[in-house]
Formats: sequence, structure tokens, C-alpha cells
Amino acid sequence: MSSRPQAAEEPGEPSGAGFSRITKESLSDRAYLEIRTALMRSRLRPGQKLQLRPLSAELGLSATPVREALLRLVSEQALELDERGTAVVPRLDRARLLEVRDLRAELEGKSTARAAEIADPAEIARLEEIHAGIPEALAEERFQRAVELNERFHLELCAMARLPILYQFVTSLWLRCGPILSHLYDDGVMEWDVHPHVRIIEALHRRDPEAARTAMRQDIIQGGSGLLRYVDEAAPS
Amino acid sequence: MSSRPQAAEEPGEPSGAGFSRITKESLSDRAYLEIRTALMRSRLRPGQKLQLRPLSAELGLSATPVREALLRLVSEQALELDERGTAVVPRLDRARLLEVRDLRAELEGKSTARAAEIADPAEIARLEEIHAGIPEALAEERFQRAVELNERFHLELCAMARLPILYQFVTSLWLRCGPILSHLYDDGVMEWDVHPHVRIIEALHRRDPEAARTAMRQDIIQGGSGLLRYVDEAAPS
DNA sequence: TGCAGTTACTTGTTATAACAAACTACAGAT
DNA sequence: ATCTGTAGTTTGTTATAACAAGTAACTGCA
Repeated sequence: MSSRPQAAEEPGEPSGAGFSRITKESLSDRAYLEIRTALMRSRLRPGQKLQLRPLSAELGLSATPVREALLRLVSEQALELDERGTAVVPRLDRARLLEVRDLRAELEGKSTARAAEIADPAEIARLEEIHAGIPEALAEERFQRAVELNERFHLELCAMARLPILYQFVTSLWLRCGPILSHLYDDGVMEWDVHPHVRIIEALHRRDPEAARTAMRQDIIQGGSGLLRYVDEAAPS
Repeated sequence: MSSRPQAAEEPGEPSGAGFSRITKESLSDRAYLEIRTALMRSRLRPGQKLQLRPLSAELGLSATPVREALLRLVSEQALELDERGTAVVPRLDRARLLEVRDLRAELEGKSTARAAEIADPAEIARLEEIHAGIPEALAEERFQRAVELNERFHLELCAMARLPILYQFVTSLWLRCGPILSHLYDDGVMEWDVHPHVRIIEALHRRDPEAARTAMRQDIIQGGSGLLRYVDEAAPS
């Protein structure tokens, strides 16, 4: 079976000689990345069915790797199976969104605290760079760009904690929200006196885990309110 | 694609008329359960390779559903893929075991606190019954039995919180430890004045989330020390 | 016109064949 | 005896066919 990167954009592991090992990506992995990206970019709507043969035709692959990719996403809870076994983009109700939010607060809080203990200056600079793009994108009303940068900020920060299991949990939580992330700024952009990302970055510089944790939790609980409103409005009466 | 139960032993969802919906289990699901059980019963050793064709022959199935089952377990991080794409039972080093332990403390602590808020007396009675079997099994030196009852106690308690995403994370953490769980009592049985399970049950009765959380964390941190010793002893020098 | 039964079509699951890459065993050269 | 090259075998991945179950369309009857 094919090797599988921990994160989609992660380069191959360096071999002893300083070269990345050249890995041939399987068709199954390619299908997985395509579908996952479509989920994260909100190109797939909650409730949408992903039928095997039409999807395979669309991706230009045979059914086998596409089915494997779908089943993988089902295992990661990014997709569900209906009674017939068809992959469906899950609907996220209020209870589930709150659970996702609380688990993110817990887990990303923990990873951010850990990152504050061990982060190096280059990593922090990288975060600063990513964050700098967010207010820019928002000012230009490029909301999709802002959503992507926000996601990148969170996942790179999480990776800095070097807790791979926790990272996997966090990415799967993000993946669950992928189809509705585009609605984050539907009701407008939240006004912060100091953006929690900035507080996080300061706490990283100061090696202050508790301040980092608190700022992350604030970002998640308050910053995610747009999604909660969207889910409430989308709910059947 | 086949429907998939949330937990392996969970009965089908009741239909309106009070009957369980009869679901035909797919071969892929059957293979998954077989392999997962083998992992949880420590019948598969860390480092062991699971080759597709021999395993399919052993299970009496064709390669396709077996491959799907293996890939599903890889997605759940219960198995890994080596360079060739062969499924391997992962080795658990100290850092990973500590991460598992800390995440369990965090997540099971949270679910236990939640359960203390909402558990009903029948559920608590069920936990009491499960727990009662543990000291019995240990007294009779049936350690495998004790390990299974302990696992059941934890997972049923976690399910009582009615937080399905958290439950999925917790079961995947348990699955990671499956192959080494049998070593829990290698160095002897831990002596408690009051077993943390008993404290948990009391806290559930009293609807005291913080006491429940604390007892669960104690159980996990201190009760899991046998596994930590095993992993340290198994580590290459 | 509405309903029940039948037929045709679609869809997910599984089996099996084929292919490429990796591995193993063996023979020959040094 | 050791190393290299070659042939044979194994293994994971993919393609494709087949099957059973589900769905849609059509027909006949009240």
C-alpha cells in the first residue's frame, strides 16, 4: 500500500543523505487530496451525495482508488455513508458544531500552550507572516483568502507542538467544518481590539503557555460565532 | 457503500416501530472487526506486517474487502503503512504513549465530567456491574478479562457523555494501545486505597463533574504506569 | 386517476485479472 | 568468499467485470 503523508502539504521525510525520498503518489492519494480540498474549500455542500462512478469519471480515474479515497474520508468523519452506502457530505448541526468548538478549544489550547514552550523564532516568524495576510485579505473583501490563511495559521501552529496524534485530531475537526467554513464571515468580520492571533504570537515570544492557551480559546470560542449563526439559520424549523 | 456502526458492539438504531433495522453487514466491515479485535486483544504484535493476500486467505475473503478494512484501520491510526504500502502494527514509543496518556486524561476527563452531569441511574448501575468484575478477575489472575472489563468501563462511560466526536477520538486512542494492553499488569496490580473507578461512580451519583474528572485523570495517569514501564523496557537501547 | 406489480436501469460491493515495483534466489565473475 | 547481475516470485495498486440491492419508469387494473 502507498505511503501516506501526515499532512497533505508536508514534504517527504528527509533521507540520511539530505535528499527527500521520491515517493510515487498513488491514485488513491490523489483522489483523496482532490476530494479533501473540495471539502475544505466549501465546494461540496452539506447533504451532497458523492456517487462513485460519476465522481470517478470526473476525476479521470477508475472506481477503485476513488472508492478508497471516499472510504478514507468516511473514516476521518469528513464524509458519512447513507443507508445505501453512498458517501454524503455531513450536515453539521448545532450540537455537533458546539462539540467541535469545545474540542478545538481543548485540543488547540493544549497544542498552543505546548508550542509556547518549544517554538523557535523562525516558526513564530512564519506564523506572523501568515497572520499578516489576514487583515489584508479582509480589507480587500477576499474572504476565501482570509479563511484559508486563518486555517493555515491554526494548523501550522498546531504542528509546532510536535504532538502528532493531537494534530491528527485537530485536522479532522477542521475537516468536519470544511464545507461551511466559507460562511465564517457571512455576518461581517469580528472586531477585536487586539486580534487573538496577535496575543498568541506575543505569548509564543514570551514563552507563556497559559497566555497562549487563553488567547487560542478566545479565538475559537468568540471567533467561531459566525459559523454558529450560520448553522442555526440553516437548521430546519 | 455499507453503513457503519459507531461502535462495533452497538446495536442498530431503533426504527420508529421499536425494531432494530436489519442491516446486512458488508464483508469489508466484517474484516475490519476481525482485525480490530485482533489488535485490541493483543494478538497482533507491534511491528507485525499484515500482508493482503495471506490475510485474505486466512479470513476466507477476497482481497478487496480486506484491503478496505486495512486502509480503514490505517486511517484510524491503528495501523501504519511501511515504505512498500504494507500495513504494519505500529510500535508505540514513550513519547507517543505519553501523548496518548495525556490526550486520554484530557478527553476522558472531559467526557467523564459531562457524564456526571447527565448520567441516568441505569447507566451508572451498568458501570458498577462492569467494574465489579475487575477485582474478581484480578483475584483469579484472569488478567485478560480484567483488561477487557477495564476497557469496557472506560468506553461505556465515555459514551454516556453523548459526545460522538469525542467518543471517536477516545476509541481511536484505545485502538492505538490495543497491541500492548495485555501488558498492563505485567509488573503486578496497582494497589489503590479506593479504586478511581469507585470514585468516578460516586461522583456520577453525586453529579459532581469535577470530582469525576479528577478521578478519571488519576486512573489514567497512575493506572497506566504499567504500560509506560513496558514500553520503556521494550525500547531499543 | 391512483395504485400495485413488473421491468429496466443504476449503484455500491466484491471478485479477479493485470501490471509495476520490490524482493528473493541463483549464477557468474572477481 | 564476496559482489553484481539476472531471473523468478511476491506484493500492493489499479482496472474491470459481475452481482445483488435499490431506484425509477412503465403497464395494467380497479
